Amino acid sequence: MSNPHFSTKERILSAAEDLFARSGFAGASLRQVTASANVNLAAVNYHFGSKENLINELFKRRLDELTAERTKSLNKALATKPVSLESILEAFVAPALHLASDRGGGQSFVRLLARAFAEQDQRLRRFVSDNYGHVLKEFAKAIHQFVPELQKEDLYWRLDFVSGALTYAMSDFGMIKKPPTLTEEQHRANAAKQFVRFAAAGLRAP
Amino acid sequence: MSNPHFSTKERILSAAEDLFARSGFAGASLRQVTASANVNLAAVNYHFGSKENLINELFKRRLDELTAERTKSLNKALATKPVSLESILEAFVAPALHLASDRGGGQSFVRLLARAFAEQDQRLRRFVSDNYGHVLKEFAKAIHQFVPELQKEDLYWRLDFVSGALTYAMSDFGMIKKPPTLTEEQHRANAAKQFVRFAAAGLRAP
DNA sequence: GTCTATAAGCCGATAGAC
DNA sequence: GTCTATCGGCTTATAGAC
Repeated sequence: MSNPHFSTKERILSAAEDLFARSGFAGASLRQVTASANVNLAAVNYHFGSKENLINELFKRRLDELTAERTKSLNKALATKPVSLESILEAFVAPALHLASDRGGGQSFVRLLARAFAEQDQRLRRFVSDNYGHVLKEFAKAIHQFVPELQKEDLYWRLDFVSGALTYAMSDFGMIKKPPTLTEEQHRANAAKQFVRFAAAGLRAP
Repeated sequence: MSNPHFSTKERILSAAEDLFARSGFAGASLRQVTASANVNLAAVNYHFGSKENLINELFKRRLDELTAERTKSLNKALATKPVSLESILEAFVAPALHLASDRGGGQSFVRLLARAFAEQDQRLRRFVSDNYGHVLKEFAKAIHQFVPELQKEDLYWRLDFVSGALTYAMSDFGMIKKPPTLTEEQHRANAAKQFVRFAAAGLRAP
């Protein structure tokens, strides 16, 4: 959390990610954040202006990367024949799981994301919808092509269930214990496989 | 929130449920709670001892009822032939949806529950597991009988996804807009139908 | 049981020296 | 860019009158 090889700004971001994931935005104070980052209290306001803006930059940093990875991943899946419902779901979940198993803060971020969604934070929803909504729509469109018999309304219900299953499972990632015989990489691949199977079957429900 | 027909204690519980659901445990202060409940600030400590204990009693009140309803509901489903995977899932979700559509605070509580799980609150998880775990295990057992080919590990993954889909969808309940042509009751029945279909198909995935 | 008043402490934010 | 010191405001919790 206080690795001196990183800049003050980066140390603050990492410490904040970890503490906010653990205690929530209201629950973790800037004093705790700066102490954990081995940085002066005033540095937050100098580098970020306010607590609120620190939170925004924190989300931006990760979501920009996650969305870019998902776009790349979707295009690759659509270009690799045969395309299937499973390959699209895989393209959606793989970058998220990769982030979730990154010990360099990504793990905290995934929990933070689940938390922020549960908090129904309207500003964050707006932010996500404005900045990353188009990618989510591309996935929805691609998925719909493989369950064309679904009415729009049914599709939305099911996509909602799929998001919920993923968000929840990822924030819990690690609770379903990794057997010591599996590497981190294998465990992640297994999680993806389990999710894709479940979600594909749920989407295809009669 | 300040209905004078209810006791001070009940008014505090209702106001707290609503405010904690909206702003989180750390985000909502006892001052806001007591103001919303039209009650003196000191009343919280008089009736509950501390903020922490207020939160505990709040969960206990709802979860006792929800768990009792689920037990009743499961026994009824198991006694009504033919028993199916769908009827068991229905028995699990119906009491939760009933709570979620109760404007007398249940709606707030459901969102609070989603939030608390996302918060990974260890005390709460322990509390749930200690006090209501046996009912959840009964459901898991009943479900397993209808997908006997699943390995324990696969079953656990899928139950996790099912919980996630439900928790998340319920906290969002109302986001998938109720068409004005449907009554509250019809919308709830529709949500249950959508969920049961999705979850059953997901659990039966090859 | 309900009230006022207050204790004791943490909060975010900033002014200003270096 | 980093530091100390501090402001004004909010927090939970409690003591004690009614």
